[in-house]
Amino acid sequence: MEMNTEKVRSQMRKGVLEYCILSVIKNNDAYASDILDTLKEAKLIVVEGTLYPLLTRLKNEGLLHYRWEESASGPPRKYYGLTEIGQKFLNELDTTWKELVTAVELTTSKKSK
Amino acid sequence: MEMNTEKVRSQMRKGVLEYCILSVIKNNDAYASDILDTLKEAKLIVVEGTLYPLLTRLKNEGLLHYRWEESASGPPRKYYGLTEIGQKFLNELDTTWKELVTAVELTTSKKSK
DNA sequence: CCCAGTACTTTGCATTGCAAGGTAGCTTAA
DNA sequence: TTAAGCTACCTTGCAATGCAAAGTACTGGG
Repeated sequence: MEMNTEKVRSQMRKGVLEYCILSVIKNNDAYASDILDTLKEAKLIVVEGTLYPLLTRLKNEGLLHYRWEESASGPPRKYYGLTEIGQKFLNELDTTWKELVTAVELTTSKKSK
Repeated sequence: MEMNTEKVRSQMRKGVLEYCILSVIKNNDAYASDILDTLKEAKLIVVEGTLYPLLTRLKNEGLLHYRWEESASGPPRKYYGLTEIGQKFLNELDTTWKELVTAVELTTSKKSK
């Protein structure tokens, strides 16, 4: 009987994770911590254990590529960037997201008969 | 390497399912087919196997109640309505959804440095 | 009676976010 | 050079949950 909004919030977040991650990378090639920071700024909390496997999956699907880059302080970093396919896919996700927003507005704003 | 937008669309849908279902019921008490039709209209395709267990869960959480009602043609129907708790919860979801939309806009629209 | 239609329910599977723990490179300071 | 601390990446196991598919049951028409 726990009415946990956090649970639903997390559920909603799930659906847009890939979309947001690809968007962040589109703007600038980024490594995991960059992405985590950006998402955190936007209040889209994501943790390492979620992000790393997802990046790997996106790479395996051919949407991302990466290169190793030395760091001035600490271990080397994997910088991810969008491939051409990833670019196209992201464009489709833009549409998908907008359609979802429309659909939700439609559903939630409809007045009683 | 399958670049299936449908998969992501479905993923996005997941997150807002509860929210949309509660919204539909808020407008008018409804039984499963009503809800399916409304969501289908909005292009939020959902299937029986998803909806029924979800309705049961929402009922068990105290967000919905139901009554049986005879049908003019066919078996009786379970009409669901929002409880007071469900009402309150839905209001919170309104906020949660709006916050998510803001967060996504923020993330996807940010320009490169 | 059977058949078609409607409605509700259940089972099993696959996906996936997340908590938690692990490995390893690099820097700094004793 | 060793230890501590930070950063970065990776893995494992679990829990939640949408969905396909199959099952049950009630109703009315031929």
